[in-house]
Amino acid sequence: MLDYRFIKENLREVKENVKNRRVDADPELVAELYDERNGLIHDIEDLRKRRNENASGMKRKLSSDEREKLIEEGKKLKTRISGLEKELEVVEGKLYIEVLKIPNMSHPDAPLGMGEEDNREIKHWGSVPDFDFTPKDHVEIGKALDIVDFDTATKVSGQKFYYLKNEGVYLELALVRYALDTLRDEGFVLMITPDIAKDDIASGIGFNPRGSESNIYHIENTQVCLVGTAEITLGGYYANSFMDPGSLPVKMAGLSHCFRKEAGAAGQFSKGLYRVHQFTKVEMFVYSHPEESGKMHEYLLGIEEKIFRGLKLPYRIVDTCTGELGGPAYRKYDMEVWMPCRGEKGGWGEVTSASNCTDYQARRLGIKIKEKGKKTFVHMLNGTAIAVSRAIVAILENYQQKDGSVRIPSALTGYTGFTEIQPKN
RNA sequence: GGAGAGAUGACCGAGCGGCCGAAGGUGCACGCUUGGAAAGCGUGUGUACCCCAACAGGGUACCGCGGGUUCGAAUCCCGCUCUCUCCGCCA
Repeated sequence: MLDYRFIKENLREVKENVKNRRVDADPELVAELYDERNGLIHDIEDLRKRRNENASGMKRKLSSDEREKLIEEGKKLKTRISGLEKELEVVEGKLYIEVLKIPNMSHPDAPLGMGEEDNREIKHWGSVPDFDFTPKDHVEIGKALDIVDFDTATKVSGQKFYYLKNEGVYLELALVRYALDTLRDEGFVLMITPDIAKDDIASGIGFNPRGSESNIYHIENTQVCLVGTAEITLGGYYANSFMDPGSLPVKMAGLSHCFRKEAGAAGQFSKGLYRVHQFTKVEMFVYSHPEESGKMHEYLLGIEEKIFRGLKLPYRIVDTCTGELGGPAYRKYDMEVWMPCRGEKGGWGEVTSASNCTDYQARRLGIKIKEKGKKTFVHMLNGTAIAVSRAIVAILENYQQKDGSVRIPSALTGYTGFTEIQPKN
């Protein structure tokens, strides 16, 4: 969330940003509710002050007349206070709902735009494979190699679930190990995180755990949800605490399952493993000093590039346009890998993203540092190291061979124990 | 899941319904002292929000969380959560 006062004092910029972000939010309403709230707080505090004075007037010995008068006065104050308190509660409730709709501000260099086509490519690496045969898509390959089973998963769990089988299992584990080892070498603290988180942590990160438009599964009759990403549990790690400024940056890598409802997402671009309800991911998370977050953002992107260069998969990086940034990100880089069977003649498919959320999440979660007596919110960043299901899409499609087999990227063979996967009969 | 014990500031630990934002101690910061250090002495040391140009000043709230009783609650009553111990179950 943004700071109330910031919204009020920068109303024009915030409104402009809301428009650029393609978000349904009303900064003006926030400013009005904020004023209303402050007025009520002012009145309440004034009355409470009088209540306290009235009460302390009864500490000494009094005639029963005086006593009676003070009690009467106290009762009146009590009624008025509780009336205003109820009003305040209503106003604060509305204010909170409204402020949460307001997205983070945007980096001045983030491209203005409404949709994917407005993302700006800032670099690319590798070359798109040139097949001397007609490449098959990963669904077909997975079936032929007997390493992915969608049909049975649909029967057992529903659409957009899958079983990984045989070498597919090792492929997932290899990707996970590869990512974790890379991050360990970068000084990240490795973690396996809970797959369930409390609603208020999830919403602090910027995920709405309830409601029809929510992308995450809420568990009925509880106040918890299945995590959509380890970003939630890693970002909640220091919730409501002060961090030691000397300890920053804190770099964490979290391995978790990710659960997403993906309601309504369908079509050729989300077929197979590309868009599923459950996948495994290694997530990077950084708590940064506010002055360093821009640098840390580049650093996270650098690691993502390193991981995919290691896999020798051709990719491009896009600077995500304002309309695609979502709520918490100040700036976001997406990494897209070439997927030969995406669309008619292949296309770029998102495999990772790195976001600098500045203090947007930290404010809601209450994560601060104290420096020279001044309190500020930390900056929080996240980036994907490996989203396993999408990495598998990319590997299967890019590393397929004419005979139907799939080679394993050399960076992974030490973990898989095999160098290629042959079709089964 | 069952039984019991507890929850107070960075930490330990007092606290009779009004004199408690909270004794005392430890720690920490600054100063004095010292050739330097330790000890000693002195001063200070929470968070959130509101007013305000203000990290100056003023105000309100906060003693696990939420309600209630009362003119007045850290103190009384109710509910919840969490922690610890024991039992059960269990990968």
